[in-house]
Amino acid sequence: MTVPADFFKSAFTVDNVIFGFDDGDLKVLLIQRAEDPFLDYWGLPGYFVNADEGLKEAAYRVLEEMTGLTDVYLEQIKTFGKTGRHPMGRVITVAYLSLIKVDDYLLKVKNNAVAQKAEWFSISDIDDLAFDHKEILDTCLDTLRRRVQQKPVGFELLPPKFTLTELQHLYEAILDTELDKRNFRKKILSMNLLIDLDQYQENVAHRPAKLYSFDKARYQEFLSDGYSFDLSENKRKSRTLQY
Amino acid sequence: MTVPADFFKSAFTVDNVIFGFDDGDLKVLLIQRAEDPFLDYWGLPGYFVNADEGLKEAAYRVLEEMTGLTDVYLEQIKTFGKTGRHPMGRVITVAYLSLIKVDDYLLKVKNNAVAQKAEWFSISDIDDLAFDHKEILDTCLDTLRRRVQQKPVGFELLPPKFTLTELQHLYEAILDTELDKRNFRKKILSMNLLIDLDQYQENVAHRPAKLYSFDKARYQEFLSDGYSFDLSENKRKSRTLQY
DNA sequence: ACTTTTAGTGTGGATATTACACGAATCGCT
DNA sequence: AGCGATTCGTGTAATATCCACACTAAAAGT
Repeated sequence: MTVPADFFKSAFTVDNVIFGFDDGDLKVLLIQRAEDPFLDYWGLPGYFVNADEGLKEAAYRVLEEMTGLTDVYLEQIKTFGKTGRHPMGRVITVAYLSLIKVDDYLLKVKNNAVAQKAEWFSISDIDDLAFDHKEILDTCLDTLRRRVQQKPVGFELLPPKFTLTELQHLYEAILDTELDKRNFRKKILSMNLLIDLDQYQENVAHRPAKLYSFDKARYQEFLSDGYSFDLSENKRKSRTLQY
Repeated sequence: MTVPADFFKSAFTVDNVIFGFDDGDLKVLLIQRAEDPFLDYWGLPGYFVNADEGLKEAAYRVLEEMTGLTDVYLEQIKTFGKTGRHPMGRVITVAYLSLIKVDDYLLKVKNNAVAQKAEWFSISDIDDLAFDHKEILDTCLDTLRRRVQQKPVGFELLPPKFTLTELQHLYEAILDTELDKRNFRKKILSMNLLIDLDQYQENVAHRPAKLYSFDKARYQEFLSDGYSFDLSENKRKSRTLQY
C-alpha cells in the first residue's frame, strides 16, 4: 500500500441545502450557474473549499458569496464522493443543511461568484439540477423530515410572532401530512417552548388568533438535553419500541 | 470568486471506526501505524482514497487491507476537515462506522499496509490516538449510542444463539446504564425480532437460559419501516414530545 | 439435601396518545 | 343591526405505553 500517485490531486467542495418556509410552502435555495460545467443550470449554492479553511468555514463563506446569506446555522449532513460526479475530475462534496425563514433574508449574489442569480424554489417544482445535486437535495430532505420529529426546528421558519395555526401548517408542509388541531396544541404548549405574547392578529376576517413567539433559552435546553420529539399520529401499531 | 490556486492539490482519506462486542465489553479496532507521520502510534484503520474509486468503496478496501475484515456493513458518519488535522497538508477524512461481533472475524494485516498490527481495544482504555482520531472515535461513539435506541443494531454483536440476559448486557454495555430485566424482556419479545430456538444453555451452574436467534427478515422490515426504538427508563419528565 | 447462582415471570399506577365536535370572535355585507 | 362566512380555541374518554417492583424455578457443586 503506497501513497497513491494522484495524492494531492483532488478537490473538495461544499454544497449548501438551504430550506425555507414561505407562503405555506417548503422551498429550497438554488443558484443559476455562471460558469462551466453546467453553465446556466440551476444547482445548490456550493463551491471549492480553500486549502486554508475548515469545511464549515468554507460552507459559510461560499453560501454568503453565492446568495448573500449570513447568520444561518449550517449542519453537516453527508459527503458525496462517487467517481464521475464532477466532469472536471475527482471532486468530493460535503453537504450542509439549513432551515431559515425566507422573509428574513435578502438574496444578493456577489459579483465575482459563480452564480448568475439565486432564487427560492418550491421543493415540488424541482426535477433536474446540475451535477448530482438532486440526489443531494433528496438526501437532505429526508434528513430534514426525520430531524423535525426530534428537534423543534420548525420554529426557525416562522416570523417572530406567529399563531399556532401557522406553526401547525408549517409542520404539515414539512411532513406532508395532516395533524389534529387539539392534539397539536396540547403537545406544543406542554413543551413550554412558546411565549404567549397576549397579542392578537388584526384585520383578519374572522376571529383573531393569539400570537406567540419562540422561547430561545428554553430551546437551547431542549437541544442540549437530548429530548426526543415525535410527530406521530402514527401509522404503525407499536410505535415507541425499546431495545 | 475563482478556482483556488491549490485546486486539485488536496487529499482525502477514509477512517473506519469498527466497534465490536466481546466479553461484555464494547471495543474498537485500532491499528498501529508503520509509517510517518505518527509512526508507532495507534489510530483508526484509514488511508487515502484513490482517484478512481468511490468513498464507500475506498472504506471497504482500506479496511480489508489494514485489518483483514470483509463483509462488514459500513455507514458514513461524518467528515472531518479542520485545517491542520494532518501534518502532510490539507487532508479531509470521511469517517465510517461499523458494529461487528469480535469472534466472527480474524484480524489479518496485509503485508503492504501502513499498519504493523491490528488489535481490539476496550473503549475505556483509549486516551490518545494518531491525528484527530480520538475526536473521530468519540463522535462515532455518540452516534452509536443514539443509533442503538433507534434501530436494533445490537444483534450484530452477539453470537448466532444467545440468551436474553446476554442481549441485555450488550445494551447495558453500549449505553453504560442498567436496565430492568422484566421490562427489557417484555419489550424485546414484543418486537418479534427474536426466534425462540427451544434450546437451552448447557453445563452452567445454574438454571440454564433459553437460547434465541435473531430474525433477519423481520429486522429488514424494521429498518425499512422507519420504526422508532427507544431505550429509555427515562430521566426526564416528558419523554416523547410532538412537534 | 442444601447452597449458590442465574432464569423467568405479572401487576398496578402513572403517563401519553389518539379520536372527536361545537361555541366564540371578527369581518363584511345588506 | 343582523346575518353569513370564516377561523379560533377548547375537553374528555378510551386505549396504549411506561415503569417500578419481588418471588419461584432449575441446574451444578458440595
